Order: sequence, then structure tokens, then C-alpha cells
Amino acid sequence: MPGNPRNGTRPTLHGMPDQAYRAIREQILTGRFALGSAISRRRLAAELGMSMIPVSEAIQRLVQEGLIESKPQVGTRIRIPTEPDIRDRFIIREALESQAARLFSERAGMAERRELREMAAELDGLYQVRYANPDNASLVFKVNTAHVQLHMRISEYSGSLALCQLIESNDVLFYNWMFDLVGEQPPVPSHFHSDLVAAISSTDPLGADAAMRTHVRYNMEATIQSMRKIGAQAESSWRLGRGKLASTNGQVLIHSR
Amino acid sequence: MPGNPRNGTRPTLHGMPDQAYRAIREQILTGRFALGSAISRRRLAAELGMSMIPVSEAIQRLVQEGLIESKPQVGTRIRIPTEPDIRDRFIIREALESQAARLFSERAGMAERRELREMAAELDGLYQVRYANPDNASLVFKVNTAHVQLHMRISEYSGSLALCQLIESNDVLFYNWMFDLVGEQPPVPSHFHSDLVAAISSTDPLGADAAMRTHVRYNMEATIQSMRKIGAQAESSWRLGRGKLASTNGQVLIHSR
DNA sequence: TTTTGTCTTCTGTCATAACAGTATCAAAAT
DNA sequence: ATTTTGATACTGTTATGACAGAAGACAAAA
Repeated sequence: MPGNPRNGTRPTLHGMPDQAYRAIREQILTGRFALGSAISRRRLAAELGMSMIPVSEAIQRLVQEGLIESKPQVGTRIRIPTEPDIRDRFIIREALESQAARLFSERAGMAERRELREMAAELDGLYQVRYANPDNASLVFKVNTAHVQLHMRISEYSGSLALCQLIESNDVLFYNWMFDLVGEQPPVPSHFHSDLVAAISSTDPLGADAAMRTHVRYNMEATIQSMRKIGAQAESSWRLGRGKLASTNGQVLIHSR
Repeated sequence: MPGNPRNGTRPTLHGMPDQAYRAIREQILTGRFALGSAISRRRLAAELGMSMIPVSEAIQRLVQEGLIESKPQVGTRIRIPTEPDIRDRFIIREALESQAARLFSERAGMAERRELREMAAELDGLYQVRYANPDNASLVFKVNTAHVQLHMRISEYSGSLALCQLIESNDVLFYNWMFDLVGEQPPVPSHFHSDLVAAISSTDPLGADAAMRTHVRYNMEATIQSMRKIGAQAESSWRLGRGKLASTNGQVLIHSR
């Protein structure tokens, strides 16, 4: 356990915000923090055995990634997405992953294409198993993990580290919001991901792009509608003001040197 | 000036990290902090009249956006991009802005299309004026501002707030790195942006996408080559280890609830 | 001349504690 | 019964100061 600088015990000096970041993120992703539940920096700091400062730094990162929202003197809670939030996430996912698909179709080697084919086949099989056993929670976990890993592997093999990181950050948000409505969604075709991998494995970047776009868009509207119900049932008592373009829209870019 | 809580003077309680963020960012974007120059949190805190904590929060944001790099017990400095960094930025820019172009061609109204046509014509004119007066620094500033504003306006009219914010964050990085090599770059066609706006104003999203892609890619290789020289002349004495995929690649996404 | 060790001074990190908003709820007033 | 007021118990914020690690200066030893 981390210690106090006033006395002599201070073991973990290395990366305490990272430790907090990982802990909180996992709590969110595993559902121990439900959508909309409040989190206290003080309690978290006590639980993690550190002060509020590294915890606040971790929370700031999570806020920037969109998982958490915080109001200055009021509180911090797991962000409940609105409908435009979800739509935006679909749009960004489409932009980033279609780009990854293009690059994959251009640059991936034979071994990588084969690996993805196998992953996709296994994932499609898992989907079928899950449809046959709708109440098995462990299967839901398995399918989701495999799904994420397939998409991340594609972006990894795109060869662009920054693109890969952006996709990961975006997909974390996306899948976290989506997790609550597995089961409510209409089923996907039996070769859903195998077809995708086949398409992006062709040497035609435009085809790969198009295939990934339709893949991402697949029953997007149904998902948005299901999500809206969940979002509505979580109370929006103190939703943060998040309307209009709060950004600077380029006016800050004053290169007047 | 912000004060001390121990005595009675504490005027600006509102958003001190934001204030620091804006100040630092502007210093970088206007070139008062050169690429690779070290910045001290203590000095900055003293200059801004606040403690190190809000300054550190601002710096953390800038690190996450890629403008700054920081090594735990060593120092903080303006990040010097490597060649893969630049390539990645091009890739991400292409992905995001082509998506914005698609959405614009689908959703923008007549008034917005006209506004962009006018902005583009003016920008093209500015480029010609700058080519005629290569030594006018004020012109460089003007052209860059207009350029950024055109691109930001397109993404604004895409209707997706999150997409717009991502593009802004990415473009800030991009143009900041590019700023040092205006003049070294080959000139751009005389109707460069008017042609772009015309293409994305068509009702064909695919055409808009393609036009934006070629626009972003325009003399990309030349830019990367020029940038490499500048990056090399800045010493890379203590470059942070930034190799390999340091991300978690989806393995953190354990939905085991 | 080169190397090595130590000392100084810089860096970022973080726990503590005082601070200032905000919400909640009960008591008082209308 | 409804509204207003007040106290209290939270919330995030941030200045202060102590701390550990890294780098540079410089003298002593090889």
C-alpha cells in the first residue's frame, strides 16, 4: 500500500495516476459503476490508498475521453450518453475504422490477413453460441472481448499508432455504452465478421472502406433507439450544459509570430 | 491577479486550469515556445500567478493532445514530431475531414454552401497574394487563420459536435507542426480551395470524400520530407520512449459484469 | 586526459489542509 | 399546505510544502 511522505513509507512513487486511471476505468467497463452513478474523489482516493491529486488527474483523463463528466463544485459521475452523443460516436467510428480498413487492405501481409480470418470465424461462431444461450452472462463477456480484439487488431495492422490509439479511445466509449443493450439488439448475419474480413483483405482500399462503413452502420438506427430508452430512464437531473459548439473553432489558431 | 487562500485575496476561482491551458496553448501556437523548448511548471505557475496544480492539469491536457511531452522527474517540453508522427497526423486528418466532407455534402443547406464558396474564394486569393509577397509575415498569419477557419467551418456544418472537436484537436497539432515550413512547400493551385468546396458541395458524398482526401494528401510527401529536416536539427537528446503500441489494444475491455 | 564520485540544483510528484461553491433537508414563516 | 430560511454535509478546487529522482557542475582520482 502506498504511503505517506510525512512518515517514511512511500513505496509506489511510479505512476500513481496511471494506477488510478486503470482502476477506475476497469470499474466502469466492468459495470461496477453503473451509467450515471456518482463517484467521489475522496472515497476513491481512500480506497486506492492515495491522495485526491492523482485521482483527480486520472478522472480528468477519463473526462477527456468522454467516459465521465464532472461539474465544478457539484460532483462527478459516469456519463450518460444522449442521442446525439451516440450518433457522433457512430460517425467517428465510421471515419476512423474505415480508414484503418483502407490501410489494412493496402499494407497487411499474408500472415496478418490469415490471422484475422481465423479471428473472424471464431467470433462468428461465438455469436451463434450466444444467440443459442441468451442468458449466459459469461458468453456476453466472451463475445464482446473477441469483438473488440478483432477490431483493435485490424487497426493495429493499419500501421498507424496514433490512429490505433484514437480508435481504442473511441471504441472504449462506444462499447461501454452499448454493453447494456446486448440482447435487445437484432441479431447479426451468421458470417458478419468473416464477410468483413474478406472484404478488407481484398487489395481494393475503396472496397475495404465501403465494407467497414456498412459494417459499422449495421442496425445503427435500432441501436440508437434502444439506447434512447436506457438514457431516458436514468435521471438527467444535473446534466451538464453540453450544447452548442463550445470549442474555439479555429479562432485560437493565431499564428502571429 | 489570482490570490492566495491563506490570505483573503482569491478573485478568480473560476476555471484556473482553463486559463492556464489557453495561455500555454497560445504561447505554443504563436511560436513563443519553439519546438523542443523546455517549459518549467514552476516558472509558468509563477508567471500566471497560480500554483503548480492548475498548471499541471493544463499541461496534462496538452500532453494528451500531443502538443507537449513530459518525462516523470526530468522535464516538460514542446514535442518535436518524428516522421511517423507526421504521417499519422495526415492519416487521421484524412479520415476525419473526409467524413466531415461526406456529411457536409449530405446535410448542408444552401446558405452554408454559399458561405463556404465565398470563404474559399477569399482564401485562394490570399494564397496568391502571399506567393507574390513571400517575406510578409503578417500574410502568413492571415492565410493560416483563414485556412484553419475554412476547414473548421466545414466540420462545423457536418453537424457532429464530437467530430468537430476531434478535427480541431488534430488540426491544432497539424498546423502547429506545419507552421515552420511555410515557404518551403511547393505552391498550391490557384483554385485549390474553391475546387474543394465545389466538390464537397455536390450531392454525392462519395465524391466529396474523395475530393477531401486528395486535398489533404496534396504534396504530403514533400511536406514530410521538409519536416524531417527540421525535426533532425532539433536535438533529440532525451526523446521519450514512444515506440511500439503502448496501448492496451482492447485487452482492458473486460466486460465481466 | 579521462573517468569517477559527490554535491548542488533543477525537475515533476503528491499528501495535507484550508477553501468555496452546491445540494439537501428540516424548521420556521407565510 | 406551501414557501422561505438556515444549518449542515457533502462536492471539487488549489496553495503550500515536503519529497524523490535526474542532470549538470566540478573536483579528485586514475
